[in-house]
Amino acid sequence: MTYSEENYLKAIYHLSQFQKKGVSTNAIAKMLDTKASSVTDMMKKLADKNLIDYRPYQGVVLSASGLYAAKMIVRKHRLWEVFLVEKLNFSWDEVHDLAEELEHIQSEALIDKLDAFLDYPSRDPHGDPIPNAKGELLKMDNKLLSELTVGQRAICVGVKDTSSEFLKYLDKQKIALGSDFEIIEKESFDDSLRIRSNGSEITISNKIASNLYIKTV
Amino acid sequence: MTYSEENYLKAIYHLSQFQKKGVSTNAIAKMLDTKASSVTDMMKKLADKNLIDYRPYQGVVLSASGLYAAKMIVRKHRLWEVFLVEKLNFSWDEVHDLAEELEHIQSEALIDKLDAFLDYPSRDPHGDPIPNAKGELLKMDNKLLSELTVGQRAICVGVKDTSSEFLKYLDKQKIALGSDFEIIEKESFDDSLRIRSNGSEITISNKIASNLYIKTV
DNA sequence: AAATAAATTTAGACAAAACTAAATAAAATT
DNA sequence: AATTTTATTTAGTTTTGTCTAAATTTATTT
Repeated sequence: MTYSEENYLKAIYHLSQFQKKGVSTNAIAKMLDTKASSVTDMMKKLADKNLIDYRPYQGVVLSASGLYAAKMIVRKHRLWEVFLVEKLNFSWDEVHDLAEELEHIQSEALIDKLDAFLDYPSRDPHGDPIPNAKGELLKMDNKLLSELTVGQRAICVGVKDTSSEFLKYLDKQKIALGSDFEIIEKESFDDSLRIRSNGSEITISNKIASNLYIKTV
Repeated sequence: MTYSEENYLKAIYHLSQFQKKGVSTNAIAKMLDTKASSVTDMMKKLADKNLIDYRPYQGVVLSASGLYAAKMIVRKHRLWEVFLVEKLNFSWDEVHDLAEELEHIQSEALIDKLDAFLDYPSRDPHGDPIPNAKGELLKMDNKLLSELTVGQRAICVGVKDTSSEFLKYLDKQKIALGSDFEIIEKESFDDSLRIRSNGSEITISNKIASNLYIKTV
């Protein structure tokens, strides 16, 4: 499997999470920053390899083998992210592009040994679940901080937006995985929140709160 | 720099060690298992980028920037080998092909952090020197076990042949980096050697002895 | 239901890196 | 020195993944 084929599979996998129907050509093109015609070409190739189920004009769905392959790429990506943060001391906003390269290294033995070296982590540095060698992964509730009401308490378990910009903002606000939140006040005008986070009170916009996954306590 | 360009640079670098003159097209083709015509094409490209000094029919020499680039690839290759052996518990005969892939990951920050994580090793698992971030590396004596005379003692500091076959043979004979040798007897008929290695006496062929780098004690 | 807009596919072209086959240069032999 | 052999380069082709522009299908309006 080529570098490019892997990127397409991964894109289809990620886009599939948000919708039940087939993934559209344009959605894939947008995610991979390429042209729709290039996507069509690749869909034919992936369909020939039975990695996807493709019907012209109707979008695309991963086959069983395509889904497994996609999960293995995600597994590699997230394990490398853990390695970069835990062992090499990169910060969580620096690892995405590097993992994007490392995920294409072809070796099951390597990734399984890396998994063991990292002590079989179940989540990456952004809280996303890491598929195991069989392709199984924790199902996330995906409950957002913005969905809570005044008085509720929760713990931060993940971030939806993993852009460097957002992650650096969180660092500045001392928000990290494991931080505990309590909703003090909700401003109905703009849905901004007054929260207690790790003991101190701060105000965050709805956009911020809509990108923080939490588990209620 | 592409994956392919890096492989050509590395091949030229390694072939340059054995000869003073320019490296021949055929030698590169043989090392990379490709055709001479493909090599010629790539030589033009590398020359355009000022990575090599190329004159048709006269062979090729690395430029200053080409030499540095080649050393950085070798640095990456050898640091990854150390990581695979020391941290992930691969054996020394399994790491070459994997490092061959990992060496192409593009990030100075990554390799410098990996270097620190490994505590700045000066040699890889086969005893080859690892260039530092500036491109400096230990110069090897390259003295072979086969060059010693009866009675001399030495320590194994490296292997010339790094094939899985040879390394597994050494494992079987309990020979590793750091093993101490003493020449007991030399058979003039076939130049085979009777040696004491780590306390026990064994017989090795000249071919074996010609692939073991040593430091006399 | 027809017309328009949007999404998608097809057709044809290009760059990178490889190849084969033919041409040319350098080296080795006679 | 002429001839043969070997090494190298050139010319033209292929594959992969991309592109643009045109054609076609599906969705949306009127």
